[in-house]
Amino acid sequence: MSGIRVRIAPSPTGFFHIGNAKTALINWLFARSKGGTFILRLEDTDTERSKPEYADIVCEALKWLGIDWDEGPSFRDEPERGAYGPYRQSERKHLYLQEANRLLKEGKAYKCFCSKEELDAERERARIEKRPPRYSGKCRNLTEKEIRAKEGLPYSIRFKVPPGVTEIDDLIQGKVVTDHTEFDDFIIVKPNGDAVFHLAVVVDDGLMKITHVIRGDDHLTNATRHVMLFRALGYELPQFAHLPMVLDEKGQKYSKRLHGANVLDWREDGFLPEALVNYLVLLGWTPGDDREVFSREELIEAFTIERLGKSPGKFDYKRLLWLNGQHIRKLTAAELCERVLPILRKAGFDVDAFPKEWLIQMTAICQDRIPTLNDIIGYTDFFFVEPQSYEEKAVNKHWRKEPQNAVQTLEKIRNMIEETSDFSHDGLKATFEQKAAAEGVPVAHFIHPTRLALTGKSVGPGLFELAALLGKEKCLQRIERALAFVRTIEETKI
RNA sequence: GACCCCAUCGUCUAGCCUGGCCUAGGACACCGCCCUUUCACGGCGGCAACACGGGUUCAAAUCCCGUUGGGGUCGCCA
Repeated sequence: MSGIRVRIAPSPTGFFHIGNAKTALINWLFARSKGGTFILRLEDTDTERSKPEYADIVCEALKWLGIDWDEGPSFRDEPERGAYGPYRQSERKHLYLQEANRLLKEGKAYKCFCSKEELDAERERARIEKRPPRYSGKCRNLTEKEIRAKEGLPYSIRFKVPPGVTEIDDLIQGKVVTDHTEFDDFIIVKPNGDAVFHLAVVVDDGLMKITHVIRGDDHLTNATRHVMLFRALGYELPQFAHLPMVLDEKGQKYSKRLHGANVLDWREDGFLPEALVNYLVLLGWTPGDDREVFSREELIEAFTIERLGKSPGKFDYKRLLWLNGQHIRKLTAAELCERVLPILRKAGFDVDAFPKEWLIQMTAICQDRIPTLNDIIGYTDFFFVEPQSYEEKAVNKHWRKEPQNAVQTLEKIRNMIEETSDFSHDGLKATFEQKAAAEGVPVAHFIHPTRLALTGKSVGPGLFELAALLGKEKCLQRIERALAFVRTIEETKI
């Protein structure tokens, strides 16, 4: 362990956003590449929006991505781990209050008795008059007597912003200087006793000895508030690194409503977690050479925080799709098979009726063709169920034009299949090629109708490997079915 | 509105800090060709960018200023 401590602090509000995933990933890579500690902390201070069961989704998404944490809350049957817990903010309320009271006692914060209505009205007035919406500071200098007079009334606690400027040396954004006059005295504890985000993060980061705060640059302005709080609380200041955000394909903030905003959407869609991870890290980071396809291990090896870019990136689905294909091809056929079986089962196919070795071969003949795991269904469904219909366009092309010839061709195909004793890719190929040569026609003349008869489609895996896997008996049955079908065309035509 | 951040092909980016090697490199996408039994995969080639305007300099994508565009923050959300 290097002493480096980083964290990801999502709020459990129902799902895990793609932007959170990128932040988590960068933190994790930084920790793993430096021998540091990666911490998961759940920011569930907003009791109205956070639900305990949502935390599950966050953990689930992280697990799926392969981002494991060294310290963090309990998850299902895993106990909480780490020496700086608890790791749920809802369980740390006493710490926030303790620290807020310390600030109060030290005169670095004060009680504010202004009501929400009062403040809203004030803000509204500022908006109309085009003034910056700032708190007036009404309660900042209340006398002891005035405070005592308000005893019993609900109050919030505000941080007394000190005069001066704050300079942040951001690892990504560079030097950022902000004058404190840009800030009003912000609330750190709500009247109901809940800590506000700013207080909670700083207390947690301080107490958990976080050394590097790596998060989205939507927090860049907040960082100044946090530094002021760090100093007021007397904690050691961490280093900051503000990551550019992930935008949608139109360049807008990635809306939660958009498909794909939820990390788990990608699992549903048949994407490999290692592909998503690879894609996400490339959105703002390059190794400096031309490598683009990375395994998790290779990423840990190559990652450096210095090479992180500072401009935001638009999400590019086609590029992710390409990377997914690259990762699918990198797997062994057996590995790919394991990933694809649940999908086929879910589609209702009785895959377990087939031997493992056979299933692996079936996967292998699709491996170079499928962009996502889900595409396996369209490429292999005919292995499990007989074609329910024949693709209309292909029927027109191969059968309907000259049904009589089509019947003859299918009969020849039936005979070829029947006569093939070596029912393998090579054996079938030899038979087809010999016949085609003898007849003086291209092999395609036989291949296309065969594919249509066996699979019902015009696209799919290579015909000979597919037929070999299907087996002679099923092939013959399906040719017969096709023959019957074409004969009905012939009859209706006459 | 105030403050902050960002700005190279349609997209992700290399190059920028430490000006000349940049007639700006790679990848995705797109287009063409090759391979080929379909669809793919793979191979080869093509299209395509330094946001704009001023400086500084012998020389600027690279440094400085301004403009424009995009994003963020300004909550008793996180």
